[in-house]
Amino acid sequence: MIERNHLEIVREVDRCGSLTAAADALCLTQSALSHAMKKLEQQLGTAVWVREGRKLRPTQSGLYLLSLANRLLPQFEHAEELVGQIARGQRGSLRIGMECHPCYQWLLKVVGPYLEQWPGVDVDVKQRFQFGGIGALFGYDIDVLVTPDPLHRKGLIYEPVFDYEQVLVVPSSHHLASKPWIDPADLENETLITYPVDAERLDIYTRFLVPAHSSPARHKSIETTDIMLQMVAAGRGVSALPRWLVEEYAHQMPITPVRLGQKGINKQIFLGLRERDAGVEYLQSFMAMARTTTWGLF
Amino acid sequence: MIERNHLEIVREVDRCGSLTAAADALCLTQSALSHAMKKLEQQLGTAVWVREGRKLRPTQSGLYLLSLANRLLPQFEHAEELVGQIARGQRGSLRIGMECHPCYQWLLKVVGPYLEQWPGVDVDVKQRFQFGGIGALFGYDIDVLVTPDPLHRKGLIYEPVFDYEQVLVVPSSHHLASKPWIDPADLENETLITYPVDAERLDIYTRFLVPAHSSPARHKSIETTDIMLQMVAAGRGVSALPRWLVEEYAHQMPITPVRLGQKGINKQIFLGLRERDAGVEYLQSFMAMARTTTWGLF
DNA sequence: ATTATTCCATGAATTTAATTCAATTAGGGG
DNA sequence: CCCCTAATTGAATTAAATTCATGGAATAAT
Repeated sequence: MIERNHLEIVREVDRCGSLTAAADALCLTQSALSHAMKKLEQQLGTAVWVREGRKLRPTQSGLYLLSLANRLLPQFEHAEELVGQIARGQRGSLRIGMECHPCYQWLLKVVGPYLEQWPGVDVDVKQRFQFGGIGALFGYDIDVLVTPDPLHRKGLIYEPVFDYEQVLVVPSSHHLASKPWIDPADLENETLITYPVDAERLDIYTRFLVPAHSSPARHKSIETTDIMLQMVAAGRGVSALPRWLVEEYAHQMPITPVRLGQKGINKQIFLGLRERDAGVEYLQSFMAMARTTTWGLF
Repeated sequence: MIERNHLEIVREVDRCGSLTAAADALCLTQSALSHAMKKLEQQLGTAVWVREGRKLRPTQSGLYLLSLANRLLPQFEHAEELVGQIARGQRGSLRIGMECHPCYQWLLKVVGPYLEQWPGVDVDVKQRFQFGGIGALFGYDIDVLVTPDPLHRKGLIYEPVFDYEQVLVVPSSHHLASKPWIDPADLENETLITYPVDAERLDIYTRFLVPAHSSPARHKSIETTDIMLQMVAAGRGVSALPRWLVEEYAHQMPITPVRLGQKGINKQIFLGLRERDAGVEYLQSFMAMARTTTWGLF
């Protein structure tokens, strides 16, 4: 009943002082405004202006509509501006899903500069998914998935962002620390510390222990990387983590990375996203920054 | 560009879960909504929903529009409700102009019950006018004028609300206090205290002293009634006020009313308003309450 | 599998609304 | 008193919204 254009008219008449001037400002004829407001007045059952000579004096209703216009119209205009930014990919929310625990450390390095470059984008990180990372992607719980396993599905796109070597972390004083590489059998007397996920998602099992039909003496799971490494440094176990991550911490604590097997476990991290979102600018930018930030890292 | 009906659609689709159901709720066809939103999406340059199977999932733009709708639509609805009340005369602002200083005391008695009966009406009182009370009425600075001088002009209506006698107030111990009435000459040794307005607007001059070519020994002006009466009670002068007002204060302080001249000065107070507003319910009601409140007063 | 069913999109036809045009009234200034 | 400007009004026109009829695609039912 009260439409946006009515508010525009009321505001413009107040600004310009006359219907004619307001009509010019709105690129309409004066007659159009007159008709439009007459109709509104009939619907409301009250005049918006009293005609005094050739001046329009706002009635109480008119004054109220004017205040409404000054309150609501800016919100419409702001909304259009904002939606325009969303449309151009300059604004939005970037929910990042992580299927790779240690990658969190890497992510922190990417997010900082990214937030600076994209002030209109809100970043959030999720690490637990009811139906797996891919389910979260399809379910629009996340927008980007950081994963070592690019399970291809129709409608999804993956892009590799960096390679790294998964190594064993041992205390510097440990007898394995000096070996050029270790065998599966070397772990049979050790305590293995991992993140609390299924063994089939841990490369140390799937690509190292299981093929050799070997297994560690004990197995502990710890949520956070920092504590995990503190435990290793304290000689309470060994763990498998990316080499770059271990090297970063090696400055602060007595830990040493050792190659897993003669050739090492080489891994690749991928970013996955919905095909539909491939054109979104701030997502593309995130992919790009993820790659370039990584260049200098290893 | 973003119109009210777009917001209605977005909100209703969110409520109902589908275009079809929303169309029913809005008494439109599903096709109408589809066309309307398609056009909006083209203008915005972004989808509002992504079509997944036969479900509509709101995009980021869609979610934003939904929040906008939930914010703005209630304001539209509230505005219509409010303007409806204004149209029915149930709401508005009642600005009362006073051209009769002591009437302020009377007005306070009227306003209290009035505010209770008309919770939608805001009352304000103005006592100073650049172009006189009538100018203020014509200039929409006030809506009602309380005045003893009903200057008739085209477009204005006056209605008498009460009669009263203007009397001289003297200290109870004053030698004039015991006279049945006083002559103009009696004031020639007195200090006369009045409100700070032109003498031609003071009845004690125009209807009492001037016709008798008399004048008081001194003249002081004081803004407020209370102080004025305190001064009189303290023997610092005499003043002219409505009898009812004096009688009211006589309980608290040693003052006495005395008739001015043998016949007394009898006055009438009128309420004036614009002819155009004569039909406004809350104004009519104010006139009515002004009369009835007054009945019990004298 | 096959068939209904449901929901949305689309294009053309239609209805409704908005806008303009042209004529009229009326106030304010010279 | 006349002219200029501003608003109203009704009819004509233009534009927009809505419906109708149809088709496609996904889900549910048989």
